[in-house]
Amino acid sequence: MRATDIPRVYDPTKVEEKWYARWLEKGYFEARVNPARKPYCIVIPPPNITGSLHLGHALNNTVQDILIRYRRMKGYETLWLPGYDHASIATHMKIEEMLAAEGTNRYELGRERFLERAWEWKEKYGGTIVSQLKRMGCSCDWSRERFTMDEQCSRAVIEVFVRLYRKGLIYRGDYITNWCPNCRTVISDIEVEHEEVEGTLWFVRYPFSDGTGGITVATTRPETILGDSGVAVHPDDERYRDAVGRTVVVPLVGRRVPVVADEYVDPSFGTGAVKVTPGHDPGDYEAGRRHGLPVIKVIGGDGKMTDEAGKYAGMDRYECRAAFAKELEASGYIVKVEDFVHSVGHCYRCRSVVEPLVTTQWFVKMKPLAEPAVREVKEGRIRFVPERFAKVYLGWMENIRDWCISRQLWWGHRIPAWYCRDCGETTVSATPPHACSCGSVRLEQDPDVLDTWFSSALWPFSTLGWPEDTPELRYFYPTSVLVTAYDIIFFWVARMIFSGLEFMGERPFDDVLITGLIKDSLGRKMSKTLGNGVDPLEVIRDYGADTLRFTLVTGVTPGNDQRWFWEKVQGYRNFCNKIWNASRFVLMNLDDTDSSRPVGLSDLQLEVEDRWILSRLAGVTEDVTRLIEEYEIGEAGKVLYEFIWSEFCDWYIELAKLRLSRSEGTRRAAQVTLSHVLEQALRLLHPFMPFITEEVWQALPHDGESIVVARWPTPGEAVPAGFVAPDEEAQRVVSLVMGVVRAIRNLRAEVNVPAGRAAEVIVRASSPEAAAVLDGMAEKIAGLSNARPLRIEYGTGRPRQALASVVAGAEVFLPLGGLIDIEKEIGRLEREAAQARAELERSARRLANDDFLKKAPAAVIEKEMEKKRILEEKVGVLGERIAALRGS
RNA sequence: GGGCGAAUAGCUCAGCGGGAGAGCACCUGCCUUACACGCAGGGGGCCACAGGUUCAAACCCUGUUUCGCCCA
Repeated sequence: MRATDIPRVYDPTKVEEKWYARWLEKGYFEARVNPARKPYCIVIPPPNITGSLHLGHALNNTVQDILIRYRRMKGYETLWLPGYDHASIATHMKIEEMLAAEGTNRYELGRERFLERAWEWKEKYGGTIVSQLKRMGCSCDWSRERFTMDEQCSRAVIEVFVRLYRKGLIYRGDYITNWCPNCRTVISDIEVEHEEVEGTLWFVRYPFSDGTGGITVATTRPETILGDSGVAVHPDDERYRDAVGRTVVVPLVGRRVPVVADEYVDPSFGTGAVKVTPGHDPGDYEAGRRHGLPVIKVIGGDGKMTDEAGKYAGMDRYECRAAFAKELEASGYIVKVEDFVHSVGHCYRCRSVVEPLVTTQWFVKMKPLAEPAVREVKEGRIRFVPERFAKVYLGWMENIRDWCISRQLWWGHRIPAWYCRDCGETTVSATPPHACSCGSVRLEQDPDVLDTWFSSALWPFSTLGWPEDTPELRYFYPTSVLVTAYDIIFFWVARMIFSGLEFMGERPFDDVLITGLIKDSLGRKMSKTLGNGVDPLEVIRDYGADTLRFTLVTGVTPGNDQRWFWEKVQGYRNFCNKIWNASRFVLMNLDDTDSSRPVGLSDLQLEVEDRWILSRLAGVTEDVTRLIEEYEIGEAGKVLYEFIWSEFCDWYIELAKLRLSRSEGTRRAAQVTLSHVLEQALRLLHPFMPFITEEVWQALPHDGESIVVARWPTPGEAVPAGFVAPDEEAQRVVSLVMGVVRAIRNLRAEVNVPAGRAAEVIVRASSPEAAAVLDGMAEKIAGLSNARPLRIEYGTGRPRQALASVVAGAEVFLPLGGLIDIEKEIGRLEREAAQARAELERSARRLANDDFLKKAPAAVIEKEMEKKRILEEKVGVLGERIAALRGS
């Protein structure tokens, strides 16, 4: 980057790839076990290999990269461990889709060939994800890349399964589970999404078997009547007191079933009596067990009716519902039919309606694992940010149910259980057993695989080498923070916590930072079906990664959703361009000798605005550091945006321009301050915008070989000897100058004096001190407002034919010869005076309040008094001015 | 049914006990050699509603309304 030929518009495509390649080459992202430094570690939430990254990933990974880059600059040994997830169900289904397109299926292909195809897929998409993360600038240690199904992680999975089994925390059994007929597998409770749908409520009469009347029950699923093994009512329900213990006949089926009393019945629903179908409803399953009612399976895993359904066998469950209802109607069993809105469970993967089915599955017994996981958060060893998400976590963990972990799929970690064909014994072992304890060698491994989340639950330690006791594990575990969206607190965060506690004996991370979701501009979730998703790579291509990153993390608070607006993207693209051009300006105005090392500020004759910007820089450094520490990343970004654009560009650079063509001393001080402030601001901005900051930083005088490994700024860094921030005097002077300059610009705009035309201005100071300050700054005030000639006066009379404005410390006059419209000017001043009087009154009333004076802190009272003094002055001066104009 | 969040300028959102803010949009001037992806100036708000606490409330407490999310 050479000052003379820097383009006027920043082009990120030219610089981003170049720097990323350099960083990799230099190995800046590679972490070592280094006891001399404090570790800082983040494990990436492993993206699914099913596809490419979306904006949610972009947000999540930008936040992690900011935290990592910040700590790296602070001198921590930072490890950001990358990797991806095999996503059992999702990938499995992608492969099946692929096979279907080829006119075949997994059964024809066989397990081995199917898995080969899946691994091919993984190679392809794992690579895509890596390249996307790199494009975003993520500073992951790629030498430690992991995959949930690589050898290391798989070993951890099997080890955990075996240990939990031996501890009695994993068991196998027949239970009612959530079956997805489309995915052809069972899914866990949290993988079921409940959704309100409009349905029908059928009221069906069940005659007593003795022919003396009957009971009417309400159901939304008449096809399950085929599997009824009872009718239930609430024990306290007077209406059915006599019915309990009697027998009814299941309509059309003819089966005789008992009427039982059970607390689980809601007397206010329907007729207060319900049918009991233990085979196809979780509540009925439990009730059935309490009352010894048999499980009758009438719906199969394919969503079709079984042989138990008699003549309906083979019919689709919904067709059967319609057909059976019709037949009930025809036979006179239907009492009435109502429209009914109720909650129906859907598979979170494919949206199919989940069918509760009794199947044989593997489960993790959760209670013993959940207890320590609850304590860890309650006692503050793990902190959620924002805090409210701890309640979400605890609510779930405290009411946890056993976790169904087996899946009827092929892609995943195969369950390490073998069944003996001779004695039926189950052998669970990390390595394939040679023989059963009965001596038989006719062993068969369970065909199922484990829930994907079973392996991601181990991610914070399986990636660091567990079950081996590795140096990495000892050094980096527990990891520092986990960054994720709130939608996987149950799926993932909770499970990592209890797994970490169980197997490492220690929490997996100190903090959990929860981010919100990215919605479209209408506030809708982005989805493939809506087609409203935005591809991060497209944004990077058109605007650059720095812009994408800044857009995602600015203007939002942790845990809150945000909407995507292209206007916002453009705004931050403009910010990049602003940085670029400010840098261009600084570089164009440095001397050739400045090209490498920074020059100290101590020997220079700093002027008041130099001290002001240094003072502000110290304040910003402190604020940004604190905000990042508090995970207030959006606020930190905003502070930098404002500092760079408003204070540095709009005021400091404009002031500096006035000095760059002047004598050596003042020019030199301005040059060095410009360079110094920009360099430090770039370091503060680097975690947010890694590319542009490196590009500019390299061209500026700097220490070190890359901004990536440069020191994080401190508020007192490199200030001249004796300088103490905040420099209140400098801040006072500059704010007086700003007030006067704004007043002059304001008056000029009032009468449409173009910025290019010089106009006479008189500034009348309100005190000798202010006069002295303004005198000293006169040239700069004139330069910023094109006020020529500019007279600074004190104690003299006021010009008549002039527009006036009152600011704290001075009156500003714009003489207009005979051109002034007196009436208009009086009107303008009166409006201003009225406003000032109203504010003054409020202030005076407050200061007249004894309670305020007694109870408010001294600083607040002092501030209020100062405010009142300024307002009094303003009201007085405006009054005099108005009177003078009236008299003239 | 239970829990959580949101309600602030036309739009999107910060602020969460002591002067109502930003970006975009809008209006008026400017191609002032860093930047028109820009500069300067300006208009625009009973901070959802009703109570309460406090010297002081957009901010804390209680209730209400609307919207969104999670759990059952």
